[in-house]
Amino acid sequence: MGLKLTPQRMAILEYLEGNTEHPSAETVYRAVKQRFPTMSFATVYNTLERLRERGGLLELTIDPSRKRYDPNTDPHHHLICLKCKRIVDVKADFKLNVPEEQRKDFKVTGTHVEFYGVCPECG
Amino acid sequence: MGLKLTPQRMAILEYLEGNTEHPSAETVYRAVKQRFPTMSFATVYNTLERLRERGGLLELTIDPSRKRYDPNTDPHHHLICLKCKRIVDVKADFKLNVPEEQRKDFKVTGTHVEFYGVCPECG
DNA sequence: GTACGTGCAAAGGTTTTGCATTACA
DNA sequence: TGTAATGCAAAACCTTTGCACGTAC
Repeated sequence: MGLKLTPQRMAILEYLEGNTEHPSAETVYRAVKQRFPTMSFATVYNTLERLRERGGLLELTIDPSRKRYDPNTDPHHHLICLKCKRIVDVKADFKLNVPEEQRKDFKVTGTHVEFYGVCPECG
Repeated sequence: MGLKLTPQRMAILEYLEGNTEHPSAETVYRAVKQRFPTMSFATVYNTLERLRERGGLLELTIDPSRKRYDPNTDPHHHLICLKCKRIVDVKADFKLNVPEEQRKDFKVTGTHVEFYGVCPECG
């Protein structure tokens, strides 16, 4: 029922633990492949998806070219550099609501604020 | 300097004008292809990109599986149905700021709020 | 022994690109 | 006429899937 903790999964979990880089699947793959040369994309995607459905991981759609993953599942928001695609956490509780007259029976279950800009390095 | 107003582009512009469906490139392609059977994806992507760089169109990254386009460039936000991927405009001015202590020389140029939920049809 | 995970390769879907032709300004 | 757009096909990219093999309980 629970996730089987294979060595490959342990390596992925360790890589993600406390990671604030919001890595893409390929970034995860390259990182863990150093320790597991036989690591495949299938295992990375499989594990990320298992984690996501268990609520242990967020799939971010903030980067237009690829999915990014966030092991921080506490409610928070993001700031993205439009040049280098770096994503930075924004810890704030904004208490936002869809105006009643526009909600029209939509059941709102989550809120995410994206800030766009240019990071110090891309200046 | 300006966009050449070819018949194909006119058809794309007319399709987008006032459109609140947040169509994907393929949706635009299928719609305009009815009037221009020779319309190609290259022309659709080319035109959407030209419009975007001129600020006449927003590229939304809210749908994980494909880019969506929004001809409404007034500041607004979105509500997405996690089941059918329908996107609804949210007109509200939330006045959000990245907390000073987290901004760290990031130049913030835009803000976008995503609300997630389930629409009335998907129940 | 059975259910699940892994790894490889292939397939699927979206977006981009090269290039010859055509059309606009 | 010269520059830019079109259309087709192929390529590039990211992600998912099929399947044979391996591993854990």
